[in-house]
Amino acid sequence: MSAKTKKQIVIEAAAKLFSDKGYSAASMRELAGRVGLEQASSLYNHIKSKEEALQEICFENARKFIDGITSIESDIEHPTEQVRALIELHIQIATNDITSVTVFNDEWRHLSERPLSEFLALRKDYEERFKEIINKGIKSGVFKDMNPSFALHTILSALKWIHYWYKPGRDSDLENVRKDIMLLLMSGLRSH
Amino acid sequence: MSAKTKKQIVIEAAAKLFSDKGYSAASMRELAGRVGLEQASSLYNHIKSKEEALQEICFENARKFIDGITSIESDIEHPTEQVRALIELHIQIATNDITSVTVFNDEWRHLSERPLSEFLALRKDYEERFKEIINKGIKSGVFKDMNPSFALHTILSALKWIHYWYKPGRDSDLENVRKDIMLLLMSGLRSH
DNA sequence: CCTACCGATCGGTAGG
DNA sequence: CCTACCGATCGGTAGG
Repeated sequence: MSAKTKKQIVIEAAAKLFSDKGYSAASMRELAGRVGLEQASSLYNHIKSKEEALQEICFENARKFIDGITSIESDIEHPTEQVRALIELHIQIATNDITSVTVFNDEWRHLSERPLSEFLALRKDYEERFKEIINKGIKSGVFKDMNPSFALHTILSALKWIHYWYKPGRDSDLENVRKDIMLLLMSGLRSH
Repeated sequence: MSAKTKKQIVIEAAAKLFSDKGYSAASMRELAGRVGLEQASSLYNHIKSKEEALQEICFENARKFIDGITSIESDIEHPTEQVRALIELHIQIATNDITSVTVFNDEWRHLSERPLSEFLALRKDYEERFKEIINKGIKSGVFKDMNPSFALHTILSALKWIHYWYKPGRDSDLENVRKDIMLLLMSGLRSH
């Protein structure tokens, strides 16, 4: 729609910088340089603080995952197809959203107390709902009999490498990645 | 064997601290406090610099993985059993070695240029050998036909959650974790 | 192992 | 958006 605001530009550059260097090693002076500002102090016309940038990144992406799983719960019926759609959701966010790395990474741990506990609550909510889908599949016999929490962690962790690997030029490989990850994880999960 | 040297104590505490806060956010003053020293300057009687601690942690663990895969290549014959042993190796290192987190994590990226390129060369070597085992399995038909590099990344990434989850009190769950991870990943990989 | 200290860099503010 | 600046904290050294 409308052009990106300077604030959005700053926040996307911050996400890239946090991902490159880690939140603590990323300096506001380097961030300024990356968005074409000579002085770090100029950044404060667009964002309140370094942590505000981190918060926006973390919560914007948390919302994407929550929205995604909400649609999947209501639009899709069978656990097998629901898990398939969740894997698609992770791949899609990792490859479409340059800011998502920061959430996938451990940078969220640098949030201060209040936003940190809110972020962890959102993550917990997402994980519980994902786990419940796995659990339904196990109970109905379409998934192997395993601890749903262990299966959840293994799948979520397995999906993390994509955003490290993905660069815009790799779109041609993306369809193959999707197919092989799906094959490996879904046949790992399914009982037949 | 012999008691831990103070240097070893410092390095293990550094590994824990780097894992808790990230390398950049970890201060030498806090590290001093954790090993019972009042002054950060006292640390420099045991280690040369903050980065020396990081180097020791990264290279010691890289060596464990290289040694592990070397044994597996020579002692075990079939790709299926080799991959099974490699998964065991990762679980064992993640749960036995408190310093290993720093390598699993992204903290190695804070190494300076020379040690960083050496570390990446070791990691590359390990990954190539792991991939070759997967490739043999695919060629001989015991594994599904998939891109061996994608399968490698997915498996390595899937194994990373264990060390975040593992705490000494959780030994009772460890056998179940091992079983379920093995079930999910090996049946994801195998063609029959 | 501590005391004393240093230059560098950090996130951020005041004011225009 | 820049100039000028600040207090805090950093990793590390000298010397005993």
